[in-house]
Amino acid sequence: MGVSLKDVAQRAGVSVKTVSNVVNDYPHVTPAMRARVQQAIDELGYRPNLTARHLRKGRTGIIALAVPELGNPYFAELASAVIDAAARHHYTVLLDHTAGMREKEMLVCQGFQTHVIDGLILSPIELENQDLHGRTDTSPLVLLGEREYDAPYDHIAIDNVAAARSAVRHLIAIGRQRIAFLGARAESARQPAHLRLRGWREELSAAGLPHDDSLVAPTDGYGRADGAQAMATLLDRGVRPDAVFAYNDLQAIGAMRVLGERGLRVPQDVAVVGFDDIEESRFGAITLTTVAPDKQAIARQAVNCVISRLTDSAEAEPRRLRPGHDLVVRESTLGRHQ
Amino acid sequence: MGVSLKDVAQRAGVSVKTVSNVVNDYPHVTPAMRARVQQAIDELGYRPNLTARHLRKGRTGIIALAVPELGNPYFAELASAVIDAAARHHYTVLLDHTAGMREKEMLVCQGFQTHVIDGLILSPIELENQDLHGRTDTSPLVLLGEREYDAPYDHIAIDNVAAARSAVRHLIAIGRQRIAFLGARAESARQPAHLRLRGWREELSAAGLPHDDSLVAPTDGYGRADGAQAMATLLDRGVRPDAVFAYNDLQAIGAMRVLGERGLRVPQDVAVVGFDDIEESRFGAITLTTVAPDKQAIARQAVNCVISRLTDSAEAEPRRLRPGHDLVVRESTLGRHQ
DNA sequence: TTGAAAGCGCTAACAA
DNA sequence: TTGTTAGCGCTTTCAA
Repeated sequence: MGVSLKDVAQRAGVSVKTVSNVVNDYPHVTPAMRARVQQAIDELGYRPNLTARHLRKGRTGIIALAVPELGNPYFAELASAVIDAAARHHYTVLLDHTAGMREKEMLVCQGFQTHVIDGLILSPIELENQDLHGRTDTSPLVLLGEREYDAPYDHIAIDNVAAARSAVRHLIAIGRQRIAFLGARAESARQPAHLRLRGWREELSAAGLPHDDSLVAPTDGYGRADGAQAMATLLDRGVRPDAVFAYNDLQAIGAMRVLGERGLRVPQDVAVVGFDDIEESRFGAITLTTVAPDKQAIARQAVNCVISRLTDSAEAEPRRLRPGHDLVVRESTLGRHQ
Repeated sequence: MGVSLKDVAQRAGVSVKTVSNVVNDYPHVTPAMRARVQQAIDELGYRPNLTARHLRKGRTGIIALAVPELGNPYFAELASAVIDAAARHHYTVLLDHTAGMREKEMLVCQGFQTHVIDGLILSPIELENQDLHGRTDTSPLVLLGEREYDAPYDHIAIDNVAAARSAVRHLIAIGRQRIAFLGARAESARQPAHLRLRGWREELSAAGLPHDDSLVAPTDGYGRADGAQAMATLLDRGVRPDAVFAYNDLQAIGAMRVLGERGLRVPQDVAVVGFDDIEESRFGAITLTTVAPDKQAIARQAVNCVISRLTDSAEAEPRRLRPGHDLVVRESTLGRHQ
């Protein structure tokens, strides 16, 4: 094994406690003693064994983040922000992905890596209420995203309905009337996209436009290919929208690809709005108008929630936080030269 | 604290060892005993404390992966593959990013989270040879990517020179003569892109074409904006290539955006080839021809390297593995209808 | 200000 | 087949 506290103590001719004091910057250590111990530490190349420390303290300083898919830039960017936010509090992040599968989501929230993670931030897709109620693990759990649960856990999500409405409002403002919604979930009993779909419906109603269900295109997944396929299906059915509001940027990008293949111009023939504001949306041949959730805020709030549950003795009520969002208008609705 | 082995033992009226045996599926336990212990476990809701197990065993089953930037889809996709590869061996991945900063890279490879990570997979950018030689941490380290070091560590990278040459060869084969290289590093003494740049040079020479240094455009970073800026700079200087080979897909995508803004058609006026084969490259208005490294193989080999160093007693020679790569030809060189 | 000793929860050697 | 016991390396009372 490696060098332990005891080895250092022996070398310096002091007790283990003294070495521990030095390592932990305990204030009441004479400079001379500190120097002597430090020398022994350096000579031996001592590194504290954090596993032992964790066992003793009952805390590891590691929090887990579970997202559906790291290949989705939204989650990659979010993960990046969470890692940074956690680092600012001296926490480390253990990252996992669930592929949006209920099984995996349950596994993760049931406390994988027992006692090695202090808390969990989970962005669920298929998880059900009952799965959450069955949770026995006692470490803090923070939920992220559009799904709503009535379980006593902190939940962080932007106002999806309002955000979706702002997107649709923008499309109406530029004169669009037949606005398709891409990305309703095809075969899921629950509807993960329900809030954005509701926003679409509400804003159309508010504008006195019908919400024609033939304009709602289901998808199986949340990727570019799913958006492309949904768009193609819609067009193949003879539906001809003058705008598309997609569940997320990836689907919007897939849809734009298909529109291009079919000779339809964006935005002249069909305007497109996405959701997430991933960096990719700022650099395509046609940049994408999109709803931009404040990812930094989401990450920060999520980490803060976990840490405050860990730190504050008071078991407060579950919190419901709403980070901000913005509509970022780009070429896919306004065209290149505006 | 939570429920411990001792509590379960007490409840079941047996010794801790017996409970431990049951928890660890030790074979020589009578079914009756197993049932009795299992019942106590269930009643108490016992979950083993992995931290304690880790301390005792000297292993945690956690390996760290440090990449420059999770916002770069190549690394996000790679991380995803590593997490899966690790999971297949019952390892968990702790993900960190270095922002390509030498300081952070040094910190990471100097053994952050001492004794809580069993090994490290690092994709360095600025790290220097001497940093590696100064490494005192004894846990296995596996290096990823283009940078070359003469330090005794496993290194996994595709044949960057050959891959770059295949890209340039393709451009020459479709009749291009003035092929720019995007993404040489501007102010770095070391040249992280040196192998791909060398491939560019070698293939041009082999074809009897001059390698005009005015066709080499430096960038500061590795993102879309950097590619866009480099392309713009090139065009502003009056340089007019008929093809661009970019260090990576992101830069290629940024370059294509600028070409479009300037009214240059891809591929008719300027053909573009990238490197990485990120998913984004398959869905743009103009899909991107690119070098596709075998990410699955890279991930698999990296995880295998770490684990075999952990497992096999024999301290073998440092390995140099070369996963495969492919040139994926798409619209940015052949056009839409081919 | 420093030392001695107990114990975090687990595994593994040894005993029974 | 099951029980006893000694640590893994650290922090932390309590005493000196």
